[in-house]
Amino acid sequence: MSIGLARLREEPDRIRQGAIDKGEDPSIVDAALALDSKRRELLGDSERLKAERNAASKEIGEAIRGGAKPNGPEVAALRQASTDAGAKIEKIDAELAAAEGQLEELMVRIPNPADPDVPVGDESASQVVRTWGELLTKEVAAESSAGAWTRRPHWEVAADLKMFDLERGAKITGSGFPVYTGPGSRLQRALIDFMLDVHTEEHGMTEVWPPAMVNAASARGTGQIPDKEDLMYIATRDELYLVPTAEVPVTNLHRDEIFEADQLPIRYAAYSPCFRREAGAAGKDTRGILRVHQFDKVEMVFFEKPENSTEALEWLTARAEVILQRLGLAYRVLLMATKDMGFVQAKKYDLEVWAPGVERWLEVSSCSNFRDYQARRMAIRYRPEPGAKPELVHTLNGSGLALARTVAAIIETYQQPDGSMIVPEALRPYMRRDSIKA
RNA sequence: GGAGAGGUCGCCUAGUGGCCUAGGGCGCCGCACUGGAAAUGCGGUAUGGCGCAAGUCAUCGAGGGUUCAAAUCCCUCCCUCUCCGCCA
Repeated sequence: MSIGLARLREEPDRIRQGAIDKGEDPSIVDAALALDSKRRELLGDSERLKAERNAASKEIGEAIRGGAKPNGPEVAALRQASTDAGAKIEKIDAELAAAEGQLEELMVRIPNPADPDVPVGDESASQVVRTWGELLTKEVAAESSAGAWTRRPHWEVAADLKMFDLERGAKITGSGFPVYTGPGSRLQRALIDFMLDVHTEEHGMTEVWPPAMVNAASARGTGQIPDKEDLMYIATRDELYLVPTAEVPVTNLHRDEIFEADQLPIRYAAYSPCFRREAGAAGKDTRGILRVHQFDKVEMVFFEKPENSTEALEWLTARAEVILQRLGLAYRVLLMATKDMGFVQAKKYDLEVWAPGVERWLEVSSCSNFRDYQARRMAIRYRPEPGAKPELVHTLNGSGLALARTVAAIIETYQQPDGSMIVPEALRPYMRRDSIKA
């Protein structure tokens, strides 16, 4: 149950429209509504019979204690009543289970409606809300005497500087599993360290280092199964899944928990390797490290009071931007349109960094507010007041940032005409050098 | 991986087929007592579903089974602890 039956009954129109806006089938909403009323009817019947059976069983106990013979006629009559009720219950419960199963199937196919301020439409309706930094184009007049020079794609620069080894990665594992070497390896370490330091020391987030594998319950919690199983590598023998993002283990940290109001917000920053099968898209983005099966990422995961989540998304997005700004990388922020944002998000910003070598925008972060959609599936709640009835929290997450493409952008942005590379100032304390030379 | 012991209400614990509608203690909340407090006493303190409500149903690690009736008996699985093995 993701949208919630209560909400489905209260505002079916909004949910129906939400489905239409996201390009999903709105008739599921009405089918679910019908199934829900059938379910409630069966539930009522079942419970009435169970109450009867419980009462009869109780009377048997009382009669026996009161001195009646366990096999006497009085007890036998009561026993019969209980057995009869039991038979009916079995039948109704089977119907009920079927209805509930079907309903659940429908419910998970109803998308989270987008926030009102999200543009309706496909990719072309997504909006660039802001751009930061100087866009270096391929032909740049050198500041120095070197004259005009052409920026190369990151894989050429990296090959000269021996920063990663794609061929050997393919040999030992497969294509899309880069091996970072020498200064490239050090750059990975430096970036992870830098990002976590900024998020914890300056942004007040709590650092988490989660497992890279999760069980089926966790994969279900954040919705990777049953919908996106193709995304993940699965260790079938042990029924474990390699995480496609730290969002999965970190959000599941609080599955089935109830917070007190003063515990919120809870804001985590977590490093993890990310594993993605992403089968298709042959020929697209395949060169270099733009599209790989394993990459590293620092992810931010927030648990917020509902009234704060709108603001929290803006803050979260800005925290990811801080990293790009400190690294001196030009980027833009996109507000994703309804059909471009995904099934479970209520609102989503993508951060795209400018890569001057390949002359393209690269997605390095995706920041989303899920409102209570994820929290419902995982039963993550809080008490608005001490002793009050628990309510669902709002969850948000965003990359801060994904490494491979950020590395590509750094290499392409900081490359020099002589083939060397300057280390971004923010990373120098971590890299312990100012430049990388062949 | 092997052997053993366990998993009960926020925490500790009782509970070995029907008086469990899960008892007691701690903690917490309210009230009383007090100048105020401590101590004491009284009451209340899980989650979810259905219902306008009264209420009712489900949940004692999870799932199945036996029974008129399961926290309690049986089966499978998960987790924790102790010891052994293996291992960075």
